[in-house]
Amino acid sequence: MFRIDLKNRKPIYEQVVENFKRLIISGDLCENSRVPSIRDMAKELGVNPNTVQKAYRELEGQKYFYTVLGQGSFIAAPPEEATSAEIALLYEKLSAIIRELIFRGESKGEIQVFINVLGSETK
Amino acid sequence: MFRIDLKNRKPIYEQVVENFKRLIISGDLCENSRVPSIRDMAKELGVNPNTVQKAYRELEGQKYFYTVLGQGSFIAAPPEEATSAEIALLYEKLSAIIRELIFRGESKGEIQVFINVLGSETK
Amino acid sequence: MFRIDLKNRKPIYEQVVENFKRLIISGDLCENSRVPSIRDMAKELGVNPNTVQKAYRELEGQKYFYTVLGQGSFIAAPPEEATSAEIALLYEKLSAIIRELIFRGESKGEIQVFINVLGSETK
Amino acid sequence: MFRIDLKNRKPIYEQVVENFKRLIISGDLCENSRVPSIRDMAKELGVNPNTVQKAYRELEGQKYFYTVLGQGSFIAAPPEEATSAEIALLYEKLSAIIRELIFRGESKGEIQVFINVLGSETK
DNA sequence: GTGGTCTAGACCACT
DNA sequence: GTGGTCTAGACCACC
Repeated sequence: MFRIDLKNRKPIYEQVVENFKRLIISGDLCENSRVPSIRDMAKELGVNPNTVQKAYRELEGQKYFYTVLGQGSFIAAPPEEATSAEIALLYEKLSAIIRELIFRGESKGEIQVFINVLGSETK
Repeated sequence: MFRIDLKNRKPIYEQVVENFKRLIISGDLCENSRVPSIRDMAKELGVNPNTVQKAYRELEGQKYFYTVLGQGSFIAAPPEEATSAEIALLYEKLSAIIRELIFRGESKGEIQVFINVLGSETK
Repeated sequence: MFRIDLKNRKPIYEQVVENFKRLIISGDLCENSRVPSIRDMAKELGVNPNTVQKAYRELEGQKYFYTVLGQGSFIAAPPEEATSAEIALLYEKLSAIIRELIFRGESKGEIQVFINVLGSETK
Repeated sequence: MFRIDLKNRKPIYEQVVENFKRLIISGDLCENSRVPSIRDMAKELGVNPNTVQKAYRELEGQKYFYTVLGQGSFIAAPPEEATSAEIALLYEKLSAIIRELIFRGESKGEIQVFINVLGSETK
């Protein structure tokens, strides 16, 4: 289930990154399984190989992928301990979105329920 | 409390937009109060007036500001009814961040607690 | 029934002009009746006298008002014969709006009905 | 058929917007066809690229264009459902013009005929 | 190649 | 005074 929207303002390589993150976190892509080669991926998505390469590099930088020279890229194990800076940044973004949702009329309760539902999916 | 980081990759005008959103949502800026003129804001931030204008225009488009010709820009009233598309987009972003937080080792419980604390602040 | 919206991007003086046009065409303001002085009008609308002055000058230019020095401004008689250039310009604008309405999904029939209703009001 | 009048009081970028709207609504520009790049358009019209960019951005905001990063801008599909606010605004403008035409001596009948002729063209 | 951001500075319209 | 438009030209990100 790969969703790429060329018309979206979000860069394609970021969309590829997010799709992989989503599939890894949901468990659809298992640890140590091989991901398609850059060329195959590019062909399948109908985008430029350079774009896929940039996405893979990003995923490797964020420790979602690891690469074995000559063999391709693979799904990495979940990080043992994340840097607190990363976590803090994510919480920062989270609070901004929550505040905006509340400003737009959503209630804390609705948001909590939404997260619970999300959790059961990903669990 | 205005935080602009000129070295940041994020465009300056977006940073201005986010700062204003934050201050409006937190209640630090009240409905119908006047915001600094484009020129003054630009001078204070040390950026070009066009950059500030772009931010103000964006805020007006998102209904956070309204402009009275010849008089300046003002904080708008909170939206009566948000479009469901906006809410859906926010939930989409929310779920991406929650997923990443969980992948980074945070638990649903920790996140829920975080949101509860947030809620009591903004309430 | 004077409707001025300061938050609107349309210049206030234009809004004043349109309000007068509307009231004259609908017959609420009769030929040769006196309109409020610039100062009174400005006070009542809560706008700058210069703004009202600009509107009155515009209405005089378009032959909706005539001014008697020392006595004030008055509603003019409907024009005997409009210049064909003015009429052509109005039809130009009309066709642009009709095209856009049709593009937005309205039908010719709906538009015709709308105009008929309009007509019976103004008649 | 692009008509730009640099001497006109109407901003250039608005003229560009209106020209594109006209060509899209008339069907001269088809869905998903590519429009000239900002730079090319600017060169052809003899104006600054920023001016064209502003026009394109406006057209994108009004859902006439969509942009693919790195590839250019394209004609969007006609809107599935227009917001009633947009329609109402157009009818508001329509009624103002009709009223003025009647004041200028045109009859409802003449206007209706004009619209009918218009309709058969665009059909 | 594409669009996006930013600057510096001029000029105009509205209040 | 206010915001709005436009130009010229630089630099960046994405594809």
